[in-house]
Amino acid sequence: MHIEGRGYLAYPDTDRGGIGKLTRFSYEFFSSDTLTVARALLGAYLVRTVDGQRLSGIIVECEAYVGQDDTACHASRGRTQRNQVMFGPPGHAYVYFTYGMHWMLNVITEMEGSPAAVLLRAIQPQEGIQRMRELRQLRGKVRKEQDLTSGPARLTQALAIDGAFNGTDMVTGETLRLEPGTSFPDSAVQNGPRVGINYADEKDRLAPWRFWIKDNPYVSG
DNA sequence: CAGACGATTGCCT
DNA sequence: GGCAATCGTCTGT
Repeated sequence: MHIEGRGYLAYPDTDRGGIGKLTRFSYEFFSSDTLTVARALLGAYLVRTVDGQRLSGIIVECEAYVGQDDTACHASRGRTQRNQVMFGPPGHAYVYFTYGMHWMLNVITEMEGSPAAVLLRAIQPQEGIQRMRELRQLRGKVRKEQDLTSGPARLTQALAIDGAFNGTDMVTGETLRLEPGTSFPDSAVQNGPRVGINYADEKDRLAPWRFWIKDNPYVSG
């Protein structure tokens, strides 16, 4: 799995197994501790089906947002219309709009009533890469492939994910789902503080709840 | 109802 | 490195 000088990449056709292998998570998986789920989601497939075509990528970066005591978490100031799905059942999508132009995709963790989620920050593209380029409106422009999905708003744009998916069941969803994929060893995983949360208390700013694949070129800067 | 701001990105110097 | 874009959401009057 490790390529000298090029970091860790996933090889889905070999790591994932053949026909008949597990292709869905359980709700119980997502109901676990959020940090555990975030770590375990590295290597999972994010799959979006558009007009019958599968667009997918392997999760290589994500962040945990852990309940009402986490001042970086949208649920820290209680339930609102925007964040209500965080209080709902695990395995569902929390999609919200920010900066006047960007959509962010999270998957809900922990039991119903316990508001927590994992923000998906970067994927390594696998299927439908040309379609992702079109959705990112990069046709005709010279761009590095790693710019396609290396960032939380970039990946939602590349996969045509918006607020219509807020609350979607990502365990069984037909058009947006998570699927088990490759599993990375701990030696391939790094973690550190989360990005873009300067508004949070110091303890939460410093909490090492961002997880990523070491040296993977698709991880956001 | 006005004002501040954001779990970001892309373009500019 | 700096900073504009752009608007839904939240807060306080």
